[in-house]
Amino acid sequence: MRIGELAEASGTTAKTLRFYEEQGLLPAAERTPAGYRDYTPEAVARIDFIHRGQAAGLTLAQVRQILDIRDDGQAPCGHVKGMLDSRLADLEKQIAQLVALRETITRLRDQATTVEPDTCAPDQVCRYL
Amino acid sequence: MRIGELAEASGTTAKTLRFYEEQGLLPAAERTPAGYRDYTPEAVARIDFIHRGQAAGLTLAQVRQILDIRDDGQAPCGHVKGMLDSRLADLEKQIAQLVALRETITRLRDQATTVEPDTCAPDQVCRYL
DNA sequence: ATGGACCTTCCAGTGCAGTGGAAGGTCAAG
DNA sequence: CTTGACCTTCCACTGCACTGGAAGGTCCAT
Repeated sequence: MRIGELAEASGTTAKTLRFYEEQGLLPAAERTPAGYRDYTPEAVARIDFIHRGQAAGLTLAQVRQILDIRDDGQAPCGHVKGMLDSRLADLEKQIAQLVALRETITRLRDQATTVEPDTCAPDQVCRYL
Repeated sequence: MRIGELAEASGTTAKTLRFYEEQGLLPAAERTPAGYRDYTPEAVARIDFIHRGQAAGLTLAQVRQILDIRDDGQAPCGHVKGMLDSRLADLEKQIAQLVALRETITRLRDQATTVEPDTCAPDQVCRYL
């Protein structure tokens, strides 16, 4: 199948697929005599895997590591578990930060709602920040 | 005060201050005869304000909008409230997404922990993703 | 007068995951 | 035979907030 079909089948764009190949996420495809990339249907599964990795919050570089291990003939389970673990730890931190930020902003916004604007000090940029 | 002193006093770098000036967050400073930027102590407060805006999750472009309004002689309260409101809405979405992602990853990781790696299907990249 | 710390401008690069567009080749339908 | 859809490569750009480095000027102490 040609790159456009594969893109359609896997819910992405031809441009992105060329980019993935360049980044080592997709092996260089066979070429037709005219130089067109010619993919086997398995390529769809590989791109789906990339999408699942991204949906799990992994970077393309991390997905690539897993793929490289698998392409090497090994089972990447340990690596995957490690990545998920560290992604989870990051996620906890990220969530905690955002929750704290939400509280800060809520407080600031509530002040901005209740205080009269014309009492602003002229030498300040804004009393709410 | 020179740019290095101001950087130190406001907890940033000279490079960043030049960048802020270029981005319109800091007014062009006075110059000494030798061409060195010469800041008044008020500059520290302005940079602190920028830092507080950033800490509230605003982009530099948003902070700049507030500063521009203030520099225009107006009280930017309404704008600030609007920005905080929309930032808050974004934040809610972001948090909800990350929490959902955390659940997904936790589930995946738990599977990766309990299932034997040697039962992996050879035609799959990884059963956990 | 020389060294080192500081300053100036300007250009380029970082990370992430693509996206846009030009210039040209290929293929099937009409 | 031409049109249009598709493909190729290559280079540059997006957004965000800086950061790095080169080449040169200034200032102060030794």
